[in-house]
Amino acid sequence: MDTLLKAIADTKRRDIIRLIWARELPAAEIAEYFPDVTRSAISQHLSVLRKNGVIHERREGTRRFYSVNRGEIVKLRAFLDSFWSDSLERLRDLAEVSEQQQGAS
Amino acid sequence: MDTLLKAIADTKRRDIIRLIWARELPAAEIAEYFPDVTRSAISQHLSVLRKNGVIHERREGTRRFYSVNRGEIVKLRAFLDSFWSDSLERLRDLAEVSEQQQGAS
DNA sequence: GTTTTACGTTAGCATATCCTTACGTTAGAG
DNA sequence: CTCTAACGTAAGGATATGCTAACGTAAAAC
Repeated sequence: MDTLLKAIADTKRRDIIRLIWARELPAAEIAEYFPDVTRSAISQHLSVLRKNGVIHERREGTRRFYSVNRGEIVKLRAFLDSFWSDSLERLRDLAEVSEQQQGAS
Repeated sequence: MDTLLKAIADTKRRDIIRLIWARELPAAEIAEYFPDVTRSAISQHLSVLRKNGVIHERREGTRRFYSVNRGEIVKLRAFLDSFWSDSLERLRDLAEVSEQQQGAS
């Protein structure tokens, strides 16, 4: 989970995700959106996203099309939601204990 | 935002957040929950969280009590929510364009 | 078969991260 | 004032990250 969160804790990688959210794109076209770095850098970012299951690769001839793996995004959202809500739940439990203590005093 | 996301992309730091979500705790007590690392390491994790506004420090004598800064967590959640929903919205927009194209053909 | 095209991969460098050990620092105890 | 408690901070090492430049590779074009 740490590596998955780290994968999206990078502006370029989040931009890549946004870019291919609605439609798949070949690597070269993705790289065009980042003129400040080389194609190699983008290829490595794509590798990080792929290894964490965030994106999917489809080969066609010499080109590789990338698209977002929505399932993994859903899993990430679920993890974060449970992270927040677990914490909130613990807070609620504590509030209940506090109420019981107030009732008992 | 990258550094804020990186701050929570670490199991120990997320555990610290959970630990002090409902109640503030002094640094020593937080460190007790992590017997595998030194107090210094925890102090540095606390520093990372504080610099990103995730936690709040209250000094009392020689002790420092830490608690979660809920406002920052809310901001983080809002950022992520808009990240997902912006992407979904773009997907919806594309679907509409697709429908129009289908209608026009 | 040779050459392009569209990629990934490797080597190597600068910087960042996470840790431990050692050294401040501040508030209170004696 | 001296000592201790509860901390942070600095130094330094191992490993990870992000990048560029150079190299490797498979598919298609010629």
